[in-house]
Amino acid sequence: MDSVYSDIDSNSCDFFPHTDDEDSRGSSPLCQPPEQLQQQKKRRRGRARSEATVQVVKKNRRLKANDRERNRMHNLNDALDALRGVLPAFPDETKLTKIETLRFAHNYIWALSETIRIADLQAGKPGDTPLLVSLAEAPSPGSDACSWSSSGSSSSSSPAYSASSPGSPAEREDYAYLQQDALFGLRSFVPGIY
DNA sequence: TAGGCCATCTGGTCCT
DNA sequence: AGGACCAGATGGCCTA
Repeated sequence: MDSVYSDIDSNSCDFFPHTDDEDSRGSSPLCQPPEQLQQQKKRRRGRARSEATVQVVKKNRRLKANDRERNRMHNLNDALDALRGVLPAFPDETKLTKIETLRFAHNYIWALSETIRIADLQAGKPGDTPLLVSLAEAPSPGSDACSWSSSGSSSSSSPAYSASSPGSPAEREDYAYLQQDALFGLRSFVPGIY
């Protein structure tokens, strides 16, 4: 707001570089021919209008930007809702917050990968199950360039957020629950694996 | 009532 | 130039 007005103020200096005093000082109206005076008045009116126009244009631009930003955030929230939709629901059915959704999704993916890896080891024939192998060898959440803290690139490294989010989110991210649900999810989406 | 979460506004920066 | 993205500020709502 302030800057907008300050912009306008600074612009207005360009629009009105001279005060009436300056006008009368530099070249007295009495010394100017009437046509020149009228032209000057026209010019001044034109400038005044353009200042108002600039304000309106800036305001409209701001409103449009606000609208775009609102839509952008709505899209982001829609994506988060979609993510909540594919995550296992909790018995209490309390809606996950944004940060909880992201952390839970991170841990859930890790648990799924871990489950696949373990199942693959138990199967003992990695060559026969390229899907499982490729999934199991996928980098763990902590091994990429993201901020997840992890000691190594092994897919068995536990997600850092399990320990770093105290309170109810931690309970929600209980590893056993995730493992159990990961198994359920695998059975649902990859039938015939078990 | 304090604290957490959220939506919105806003200005700055980068990209096309 | 205009749009996308981002982060800070602000105010409202809800809960312990």
